[in-house]
Amino acid sequence: MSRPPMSLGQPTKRDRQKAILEIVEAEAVGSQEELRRLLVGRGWDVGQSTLSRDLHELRLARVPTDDGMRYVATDQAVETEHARAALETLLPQFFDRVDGVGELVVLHTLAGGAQPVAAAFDTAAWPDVLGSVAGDDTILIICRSAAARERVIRKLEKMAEG
Amino acid sequence: MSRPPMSLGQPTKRDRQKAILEIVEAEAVGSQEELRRLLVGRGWDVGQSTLSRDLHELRLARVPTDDGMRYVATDQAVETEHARAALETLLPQFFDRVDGVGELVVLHTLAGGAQPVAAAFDTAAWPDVLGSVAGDDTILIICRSAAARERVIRKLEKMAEG
DNA sequence: GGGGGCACTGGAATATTATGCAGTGACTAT
DNA sequence: ATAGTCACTGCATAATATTCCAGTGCCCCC
Repeated sequence: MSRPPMSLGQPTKRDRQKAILEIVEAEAVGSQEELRRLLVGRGWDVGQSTLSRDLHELRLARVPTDDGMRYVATDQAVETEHARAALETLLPQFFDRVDGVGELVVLHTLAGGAQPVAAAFDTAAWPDVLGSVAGDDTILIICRSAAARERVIRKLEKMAEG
Repeated sequence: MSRPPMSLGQPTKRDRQKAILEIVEAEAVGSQEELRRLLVGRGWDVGQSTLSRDLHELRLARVPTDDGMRYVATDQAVETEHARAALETLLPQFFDRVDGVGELVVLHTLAGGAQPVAAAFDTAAWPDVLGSVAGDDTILIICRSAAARERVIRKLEKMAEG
């Protein structure tokens, strides 16, 4: 393995994807192999398969230009990335507790925290999540499955820690 | 040949590309082979190589979604395409001379040409370019590097020829 | 009519991207 | 400790896209 796997405080997949977004915004990247070389130059040792998967998750589109192909961030990708950052700020701030049953997650926040958190959460558009409804201090999250619910709860708890 | 080549009143490449746009807007097309089948269904007998070229000319991007790949005409692609076309019109019209040093390019235009050219230029958003400032007949372009400057100058000269 | 140039195309060769599979470390529950 | 998930990754390969090359028809000029 080129990089240690997920672990708090370590370089994560998410960090790498952030680096990818920065590179792609700054330079005209035309192929995954080229992107790979640029990443290696910045200290990321990563294989092409992983990049294919990263680009997919980041929703980076490959668009044809006069100077050949180029990967560009779709507005949506930028938006969800923004929302993710917002969530990481808001959750530690407002998180109270989380629980769930079946496909449902109930996230309790401090008073008044549900609306802003839910707004960011919706925009973040997690694949496991169908949608959410927010009151004043409670958010109901509807997941795609019970397994999805478990992943969502774990992820929320992790983000809430800061 | 599957179709008659360019000729007045006959089905042209442009017609086919129009059909491609319609299909792609209506359905989630994930590969060129799939698009080819759809076109055949509408009476267009065309090879995959040609589609690759068409998609390139139409600036259709291949974006990853949860349900696999899909070709779309992104707003951004459309926008920069407009800017590119505008630039190709304006440059031959207003170009006077171009020079540069370090990361800077100085583009001289005929009187009053700097503003419209710079507007199109900015929207075109070349990856090599950080930004530009325009006066009445001069545009200062700030590039990412000296190498980028050279590419930019070459490209500008080429476009200016018409 | 006979080039020569041009725009366009398909098939094959090539380049690039997506994915099945297996392996790894972290974590959890038993 | 052991077994079972899970998230993540690279390698090998399948799937897909791009490019090279040769061929065709049209048009213009001699």
